[in-house]
Amino acid sequence: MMNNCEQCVVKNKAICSALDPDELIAINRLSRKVSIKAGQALIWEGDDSLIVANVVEGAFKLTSSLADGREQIIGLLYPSDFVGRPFGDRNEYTVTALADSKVCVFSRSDFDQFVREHPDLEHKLLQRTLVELDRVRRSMLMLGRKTAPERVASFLLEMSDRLADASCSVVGGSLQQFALPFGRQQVADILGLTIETVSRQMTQLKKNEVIALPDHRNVQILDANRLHDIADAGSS
Amino acid sequence: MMNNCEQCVVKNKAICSALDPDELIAINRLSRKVSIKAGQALIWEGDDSLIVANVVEGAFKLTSSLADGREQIIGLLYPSDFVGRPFGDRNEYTVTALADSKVCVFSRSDFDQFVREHPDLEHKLLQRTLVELDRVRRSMLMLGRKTAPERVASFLLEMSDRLADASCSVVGGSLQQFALPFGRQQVADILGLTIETVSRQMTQLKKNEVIALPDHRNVQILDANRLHDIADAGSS
DNA sequence: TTGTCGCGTTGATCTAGATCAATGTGAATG
DNA sequence: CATTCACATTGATCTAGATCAACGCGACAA
Repeated sequence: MMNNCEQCVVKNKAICSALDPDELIAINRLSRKVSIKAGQALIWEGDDSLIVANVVEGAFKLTSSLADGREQIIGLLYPSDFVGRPFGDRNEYTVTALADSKVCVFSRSDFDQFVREHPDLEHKLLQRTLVELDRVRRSMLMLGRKTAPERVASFLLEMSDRLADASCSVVGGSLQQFALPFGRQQVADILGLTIETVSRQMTQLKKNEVIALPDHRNVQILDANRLHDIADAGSS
Repeated sequence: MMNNCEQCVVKNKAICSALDPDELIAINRLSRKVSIKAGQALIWEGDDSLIVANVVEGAFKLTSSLADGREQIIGLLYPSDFVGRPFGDRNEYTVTALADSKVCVFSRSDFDQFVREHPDLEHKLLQRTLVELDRVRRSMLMLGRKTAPERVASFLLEMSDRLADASCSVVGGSLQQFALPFGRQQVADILGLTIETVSRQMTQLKKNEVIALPDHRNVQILDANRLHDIADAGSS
């Protein structure tokens, strides 16, 4: 199962971009490309940390659950994102594909060693981890202190930042359209709400003409300023 | 203002432990020891990231706030912990001393450069950041999905892990005592609850003889198993 | 065309936790 | 030892969001 970093679609965005051609060949030998079907798990909460990976294609959710099934999504991963827990022996959360996906997998021990031998790669990894930490801390403010309307508005804005479809957005205007890569239950699990509350908030925003919903997966932001106001103070 | 890493009380626990004597002398030149009074801020949310530091003594809270004053504590820092945002130009949160404290401060640009030249140091920093990320993600599950009794129980257990006073804990038994480094409002800001709810949950636990409260700051865990049960399922 | 299956929405009610309002309590001060 | 001030507790309500329960609706199969 030979794959080729040279041709990798994420080679310029993933942490591998820290490597020169020789090093790419070396890391190439440690990796294998794996396809994962939507709904399939790549890593399970509580398992030993045996693999790490780069997301090449698709999308993943990172979740943690309580004994009775309550679930919280604690992260989302897109192409070029890094998955797994290097330099640690336990995975503290489950990683599941949201769509049919491809990842570039390494054994954790191989990867750890390779990283220690390549400081530039380790630096990239550190930078990513720091960015992720900032993002996660922002979610803590949301989960701990924001109201339902504030949560939904913040969520839509963050999604539009990450997913804004260039072909549909009007440059200089506030019109933006994007497709959520998941259904209402997952949105609820990201926001720490129930599916019903998410649904009600969405229809409320639609009624107020802040957003339009061509269908359940697609969102069009009609009034980004308003959405920002709601996200930061809930002044509906 | 000469300080001396050789004599530093946290030199074996802080990231500096990655350095050999020569390197310690070098980093010594970049640092200065600063005292901070309880309640004083070291870093402000939104400010440019100009400094980073190691906590030498005391305790800090890391907070993020909404326009109307709602506040969420998104981290706690103790001696040997690292503070600030290296390799980034903006602080996303405020760092405030909870008690009179001492930190070992570096200019961020000096620190960034020094780290890049010392991969072992960068590795230590990465490890700390990964551990912190795991911890923060655990809080997300708590903030998004746990009930008030579950939150308070988890909090007390986490605190006993971090602060258990060896001189008061009975080896092999479940009796543990520790002093919270902050008041009820701060506990509420950690748990995403109100001060009243925290208070009610604490007295409930006291009534059920799961904990004892010698005074407002001190907690004694009488039945750790029970506390674990409550933390994971709220089966009160 | 008629199920039916998986979602999402909508409505009616319930409740955990917030809010509002006193009432302790203990350490510091004159 | 009274006074005050900053917290913490306790009690009485209120409400945002959960829960319970239909209902809608498009996709897909028979």
